[in-house]
Amino acid sequence: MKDWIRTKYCGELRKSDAGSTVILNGWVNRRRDLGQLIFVDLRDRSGLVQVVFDPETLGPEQFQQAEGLRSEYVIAVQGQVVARPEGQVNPNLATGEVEVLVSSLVVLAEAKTPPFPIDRAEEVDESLRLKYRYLHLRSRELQEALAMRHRITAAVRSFLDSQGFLEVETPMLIRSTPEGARDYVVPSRVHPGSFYALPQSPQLFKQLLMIGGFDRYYQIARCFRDEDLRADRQPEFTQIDVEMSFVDREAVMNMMEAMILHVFREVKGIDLPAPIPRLSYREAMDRFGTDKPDTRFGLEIHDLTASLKNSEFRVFAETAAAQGVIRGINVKGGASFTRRQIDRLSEQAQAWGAKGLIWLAVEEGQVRSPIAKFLKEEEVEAITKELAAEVGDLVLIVAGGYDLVCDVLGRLRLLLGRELGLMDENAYNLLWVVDWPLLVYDEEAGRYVAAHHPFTAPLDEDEHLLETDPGRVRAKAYDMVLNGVELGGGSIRITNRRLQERMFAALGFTMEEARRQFGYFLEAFEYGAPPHGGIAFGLDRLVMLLAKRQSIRDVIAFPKTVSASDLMIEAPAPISEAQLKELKINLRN
RNA sequence: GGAGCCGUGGUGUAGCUGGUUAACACGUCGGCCUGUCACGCCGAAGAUCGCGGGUUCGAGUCCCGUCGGUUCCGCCA
Repeated sequence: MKDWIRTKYCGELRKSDAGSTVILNGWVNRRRDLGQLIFVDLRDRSGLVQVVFDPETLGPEQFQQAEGLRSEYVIAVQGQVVARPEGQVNPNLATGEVEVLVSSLVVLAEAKTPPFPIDRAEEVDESLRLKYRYLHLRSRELQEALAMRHRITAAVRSFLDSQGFLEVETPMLIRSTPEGARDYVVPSRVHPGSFYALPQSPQLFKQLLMIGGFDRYYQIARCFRDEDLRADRQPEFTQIDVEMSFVDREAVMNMMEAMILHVFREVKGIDLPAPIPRLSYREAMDRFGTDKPDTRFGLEIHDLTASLKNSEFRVFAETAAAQGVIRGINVKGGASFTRRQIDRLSEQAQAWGAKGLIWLAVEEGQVRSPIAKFLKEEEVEAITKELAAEVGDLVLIVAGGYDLVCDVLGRLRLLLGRELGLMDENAYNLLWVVDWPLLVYDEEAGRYVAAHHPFTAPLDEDEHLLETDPGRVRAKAYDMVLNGVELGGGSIRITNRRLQERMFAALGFTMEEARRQFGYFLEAFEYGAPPHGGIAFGLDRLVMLLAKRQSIRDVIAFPKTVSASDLMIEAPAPISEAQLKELKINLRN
């Protein structure tokens, strides 16, 4: 066979192709050698098809070559597509109604026996899969996940292009800034002792692009953060980064809402309901105990402080007196939990910082609870009424400071929702969380720090509180949440010079310090900055959710381990003495 | 920085209260086989039990340390 270039993908062949002659290229997925007849499942990125080697159609010489085929050999075959005989259709294969009767074989590359079977790679130890990532990439799981990643970015690009956004690249070698995450750092050879930082996000550059008149910008941007990893956090990750000029909060949110709905339509074929529901930060905390609620299930938090503030149960009375809150959730049907199960929940709540977990099992005509004897009848009634608790339900109550109670009940809610199977795995619940606090008090630093970043604008109606009660100022910020995962967040930026100064003052920066850190940036605002705002989405997380994977490692072609190593290329690695010398770097012992 | 889980032929696992020959399946190699599709049948090779130390007459098994992977908390927008 002179010409071995493919005419068809393996996985495309259907009954309608029967009779045609094709050339296929691919890997030997599996070989079944019956002696005078050999079957091979041939694999390329589109899928599998069975090819048949028969000495009568192939000739003895080529058949002998076929006998030598092994797993992962790269071959080209020419042959006729034939419908499979009656009773030999394989319903587990998309191409199962046909097979290719090979008339000519070319071995394009032999292969060592792979360290793990490609079609069962998911069962293999992850460190081995990462070392041989290029083999794992051949698996259907990764092929599909990365194809979906491509379709998502393609949908994003086509949508933003249609709306007049320009994709602009920003530098990777930038200046380290003290706020935010730890920077990855790159030494400069030309400037010994000086270092670049890799960007945590293109934040400042996209704002400068607005000042530069680009009006609508986006970038599928790589970002770097030198912090400890998680299943949904890699040291380098990708953001869909967007910024718009001459807009208010509504305009940005509406545009981004349309973009995400477009992605769902294009990639998943799902028309999600518009508009995306909105929740204030405060309401999210009150009802779900978190700033990124999973709204696929109920189990909402209810406040009981007013009903229980005069309780004989000392914990309640003291909590209320100390400006704390008493809140609870109703676990439907939870009264049947064993004592052991309840104790486990209680231990978990305490591990999260709660002083204790109070429970009430609602039974016919009474409640069973360790604190039953302290509760007056009207108090029990108030609890069951507020939580709509019925016979068979279990009420869980936490008392303490507002933040702690929200946090503990929010986590309990998620734990129970997961364990009781309350989440619809096929649902996609999008949500905007708005009206974030502008500033949060950092105990460690002894000052307020920016909840989002120092260039986020306050709500107009809260601006006057910036000096008197900074903790109460809300921001023109918004986060998009999908099934309890933060997909992205952004804000309208400060473009007023005087307001920016007040913001820095609230953060405890003198104008001198601010100028030293962000001088070029502040100066830019003196040359006519349009009102602007934007957002950044975590692309890896979005793909992870749409592809239904447990980790963003499964949607990144070459991911790093939890200790930020690449097991395939063995990075990071020491550099040579000569390189160090050139950089004028001495290593400390 | 802290806590949990995992590490046994190439792969996935078993290995009891410590006991002398480390078991099974898949894969690999050789042989047979013309309708298999996780092909089948027969045979064979293949393991310093992650690494180091300790306890013990004796350690895959118990203890300590360490390395790697992973999950979570801290950290991270």
